[in-house]
Amino acid sequence: MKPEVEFSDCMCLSIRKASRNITQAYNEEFQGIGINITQFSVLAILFGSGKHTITKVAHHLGAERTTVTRAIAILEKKKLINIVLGGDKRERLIAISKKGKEILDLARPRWKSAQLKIEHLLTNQIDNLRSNLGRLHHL
Amino acid sequence: MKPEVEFSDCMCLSIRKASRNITQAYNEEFQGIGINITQFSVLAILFGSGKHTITKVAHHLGAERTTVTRAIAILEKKKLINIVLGGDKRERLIAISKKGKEILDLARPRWKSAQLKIEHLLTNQIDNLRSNLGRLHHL
DNA sequence: TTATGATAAATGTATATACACATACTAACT
DNA sequence: AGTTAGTATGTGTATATACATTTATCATAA
Repeated sequence: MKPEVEFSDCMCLSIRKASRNITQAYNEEFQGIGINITQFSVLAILFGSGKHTITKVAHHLGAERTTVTRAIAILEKKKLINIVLGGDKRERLIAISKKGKEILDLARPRWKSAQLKIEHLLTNQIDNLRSNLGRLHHL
Repeated sequence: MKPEVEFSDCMCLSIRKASRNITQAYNEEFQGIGINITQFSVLAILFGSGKHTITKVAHHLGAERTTVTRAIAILEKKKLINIVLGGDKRERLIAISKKGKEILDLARPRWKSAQLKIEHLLTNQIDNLRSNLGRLHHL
């Protein structure tokens, strides 16, 4: 007898599992580069749009501000960013460093490779949809 | 001028963001219950299929074994599980406790509520697909 | 100018996750 | 029995995440 509620279809479990797997796929591509996908995404934002406060970086990423604070600390330790104080002394303005740009250049093709793999998987999903739709003529 | 590679479509960022948001949605439903969605899923597995080793629980969840080890420690601290040694002295057999079952009973409708909300969102996605397909006759 | 409310950020704490390594035990072979 | 490969688990370390609280600064109204 099964329990009253079926947990095996829990959407939260599904997406968290997928999130872990995809994160690992990207990080495997980054092996030997010296950064992971989290750090890559922060550097990419800083490269693309210049100096940012931590709060703005967090908005760009759709992540918790305090999570980004910890990520920034790691990037600072690795000398991949520069932090300066602006006119508003509450703010810390974050910019990618020269070393950060170098590593970002190394990482870009790795990111693209991982991205293409995932997109390929999604293409297969579209193929699934196509074949499912094709099956409809049996109805 | 934009950078050579476009990161804004990074699948890894997308899914991790979705994972965080969905996890928060479930955990909001669990407020006041005393467990979160992670703990709920472990309890649900134990309830559904009896005693399990940590390794088997990890397989059921599709999670890292060591991650589950830490989750089990939390559940033990909360007295929601019982741990016994089996014939194989390497193994620790985990079972849901009486208190664990009580909390699981409280949590079930909360889980169902969160699940329905997400499924409703997905239904809207299917509506999107339907309208996209419908738009094809303009071609 | 001072009091007050808003904002930017850091920190403390708990949990989630991954990976490397260590430990204990089992099983199977010689 | 003794060696060895495999298995189950724990631990150390680093990072990711969330939330509550604190601190510093700014802006504005009295």
